[in-house]
Amino acid sequence: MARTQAADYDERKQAIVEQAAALFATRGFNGASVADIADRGKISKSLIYHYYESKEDILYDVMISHVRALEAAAADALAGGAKPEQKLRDLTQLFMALYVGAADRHKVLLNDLDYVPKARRAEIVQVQRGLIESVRALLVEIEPALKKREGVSLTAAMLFFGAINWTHTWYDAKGAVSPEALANMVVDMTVAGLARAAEG
Amino acid sequence: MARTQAADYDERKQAIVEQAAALFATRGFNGASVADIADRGKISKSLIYHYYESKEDILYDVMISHVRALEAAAADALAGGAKPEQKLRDLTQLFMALYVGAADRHKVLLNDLDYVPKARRAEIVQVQRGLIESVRALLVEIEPALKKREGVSLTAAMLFFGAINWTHTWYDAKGAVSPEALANMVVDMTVAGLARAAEG
DNA sequence: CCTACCGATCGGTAGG
DNA sequence: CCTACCGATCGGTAGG
Repeated sequence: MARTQAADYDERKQAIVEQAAALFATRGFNGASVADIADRGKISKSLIYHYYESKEDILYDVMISHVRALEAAAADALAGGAKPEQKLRDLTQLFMALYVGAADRHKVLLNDLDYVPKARRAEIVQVQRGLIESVRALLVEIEPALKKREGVSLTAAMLFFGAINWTHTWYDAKGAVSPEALANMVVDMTVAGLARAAEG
Repeated sequence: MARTQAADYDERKQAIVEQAAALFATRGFNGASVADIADRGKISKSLIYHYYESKEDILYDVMISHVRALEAAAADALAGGAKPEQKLRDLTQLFMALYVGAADRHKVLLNDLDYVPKARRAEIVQVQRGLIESVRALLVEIEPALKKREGVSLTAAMLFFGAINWTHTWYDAKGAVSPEALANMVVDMTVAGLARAAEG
């Protein structure tokens, strides 16, 4: 029988991305060394290079795992026969939950994308564009008057993402506003603003 | 006569922050070296250390100059007898103009605040808090029903800043939506969402 | 001839 | 306002 991969190969690799995400989130990509990641995992640097070809590869993995999870959440929210506004509420709830549950990866995605080499960065950006397009399409379903004004619907989608993406810098889930109320507030703002944009 | 400062002291210092802001914006604080800044300005590293005690000091200067400019813009918008919603529109226009005009400093403020040493970071954060409070107070003036629901008005203010602060990652002033239209769209969203939040 | 892993150290460059 | 350097640490790789 041919020798196979270690039984715990995947778990070990997952542990490395997880620890790298935490360090990149607090110190930034250039501020956290491969030695730091090794120290945190109580493993050798060489073992990290057994799993990853380069430090940039780890960064890519931190980000792609996060945007793929967001992509899956968006697909969940869009499936089924709910009304478009309800789909947007579902999507927003799921995104906010991922932003909190994967706070490190989310912060790294927002701050350190520039350090991913061009080709792999393009792949991440493409997934992000798909997420934006899903939201933009939902907004047009909610407000059909914007069907022929793509610039306006895209702008509304970007303002929506602006509002939710950076909640991680200030939002406290234990404060006066629950995560659900926050998500609904963003959707309310977006939908109400959309109606005004459709008039003007 | 005692020896005085060089006649061009301030201009030289300004040139250093400007070039540092550009490098920090594209490569991040840890990705841009002091030698890089010196090269760009065609000066020596030592001259930089004549104007600044440390690399962190340059970073602080990049940020404090930007938030002070925003503070002055907010004061301008709040002065005079316009209605609160018009004041919010004026403030948003002025902020967006500064975000575009000082795009490097703005990006650095959003990405690299963690690298400023604690004491000076607290100073920057305090100015930012003042800006947030100005907007929150305006929102309560616009929608008095939120007077006793500070959590909600603060959340609305943070979503407002989320929407405008990160326009720099995607917005193109030469595209289908003018800066004025963009600013008005954010205000429309915020005000319309505010009305819904006041109901619920 | 493979995968899994270590202690030690490489050539270069960082902030000061 | 410069050249010449420093202690330390960087990402990545050697032999075994």
